Amino acid sequence: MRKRSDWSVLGQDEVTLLASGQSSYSYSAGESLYSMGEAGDGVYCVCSGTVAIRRLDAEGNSVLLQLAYPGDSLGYEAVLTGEPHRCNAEALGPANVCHIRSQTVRALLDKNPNLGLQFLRRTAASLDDAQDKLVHHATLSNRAKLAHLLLILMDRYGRLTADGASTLHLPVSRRDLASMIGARHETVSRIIGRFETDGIAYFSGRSVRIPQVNALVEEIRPQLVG
Amino acid sequence: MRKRSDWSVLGQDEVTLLASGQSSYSYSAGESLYSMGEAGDGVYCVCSGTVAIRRLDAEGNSVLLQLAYPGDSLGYEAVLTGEPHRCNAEALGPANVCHIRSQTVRALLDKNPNLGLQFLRRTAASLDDAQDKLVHHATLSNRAKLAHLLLILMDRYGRLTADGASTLHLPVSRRDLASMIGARHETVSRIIGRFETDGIAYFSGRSVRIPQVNALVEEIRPQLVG
DNA sequence: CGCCAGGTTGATTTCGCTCAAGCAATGTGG
DNA sequence: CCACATTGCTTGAGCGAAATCAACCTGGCG
Repeated sequence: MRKRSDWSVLGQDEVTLLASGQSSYSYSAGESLYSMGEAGDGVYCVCSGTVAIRRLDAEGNSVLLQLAYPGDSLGYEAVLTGEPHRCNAEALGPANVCHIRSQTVRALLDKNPNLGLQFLRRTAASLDDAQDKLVHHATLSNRAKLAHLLLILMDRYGRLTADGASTLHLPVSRRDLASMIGARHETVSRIIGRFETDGIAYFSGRSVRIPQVNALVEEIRPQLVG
Repeated sequence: MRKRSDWSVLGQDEVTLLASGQSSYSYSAGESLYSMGEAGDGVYCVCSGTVAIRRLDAEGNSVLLQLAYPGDSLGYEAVLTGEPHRCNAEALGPANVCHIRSQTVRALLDKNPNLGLQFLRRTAASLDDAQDKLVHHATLSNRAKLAHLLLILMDRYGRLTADGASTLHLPVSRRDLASMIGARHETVSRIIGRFETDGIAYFSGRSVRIPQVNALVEEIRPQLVG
């Protein structure tokens, strides 16, 4: 597992140090790893399951910013800056998560600069992702954004069926889908209804059937006449 | 100048190395530092002026993602990952910018791990900023987003006048303002008109007069009845 | 002078939000 | 086991915000 994460840059003795300073926890659906405002007590590394990174605004609206998967490290910003966590982290289903204490993280960063560079690459990728979302929020309709989100979720949760169609089991609720594209959940319901009447995607609970993936791709392009 | 930037963590001999691998350039308004798709050829450090970081989508819409000020370092993601630049960087006015070649950057990162951690802290701050923008885009009206943007710009460009009001010289065009809040430029024009009839802010070209800053803060809170 | 980019304004339409009701699945306490 | 709340989702009606399309204005600038 460690091989496929940011910690793969560590040498043998550093792994020993890591092992001595980590503990492993099991979370069940809905359990919180940490919350906004808390002080960082270490880095969380997802071993299995999916973790949702959420932020709340002043009025209590929750926005799902990111999904974290096995291999992802969470919460190191707070360790690095000494600032409290800016997001909530919550297990979406049963999940195994390792916890490495701040002290150990700092020792490892000190011993092996490559770990810091690895975190930097990871953070830069997250920034790139967030900026892409900003561009989409600024230019796409809700319908196009939902289509785009489905395509992204397909990469991880999609399965190709025998007849050439695709199926998808959504990891999140409709409300979360809505917050991910910056829309109300009623609006998401309506768009889903229109996707079904247009034959683009069929929803049943959290299961989605997409006859032709290409039809979703077409949805993203803004309404061109040609 | 170096003292107030990410490079302040360097030691004496590293500064010498830095000096040997850098060159200084002057840009005038509208000139490009680098463009999307180009390979990273080093890190750019803003010495004076303001640099706009933009991203274009597939249809050519430009979104202004970030403003970079003296002390900010740009373009290190591309150096670090080997990927091409994901954004355009363009001087908004006359600007002095230092350029440190990739080779030198890598040597410095190798010599002094603190430089990498500094970049990491900087990138984490950018990510936090981008995520805040995502939350705002998801929950606020265009009017509230424009009010919020004006408050942010006041921090850097605002001046307090004798009568307790504030003035502000906008560094960007109306179109850019619009792209920053994810709206059309016509919409920004109309909101500006409403701000004026409501006595909240008065615009003349790129000059803005804000009688009471607090009125702008009120705009951000969503429409509560109480 | 004509041209053009940047900005404003108007008319109209569309999209998405709000408020509200209703429904199915799930849970809880008596 | 049933009455009853609760939660997540869907659907409808009406409205308001913002996009679109278009005209027009202004200040540079070749």
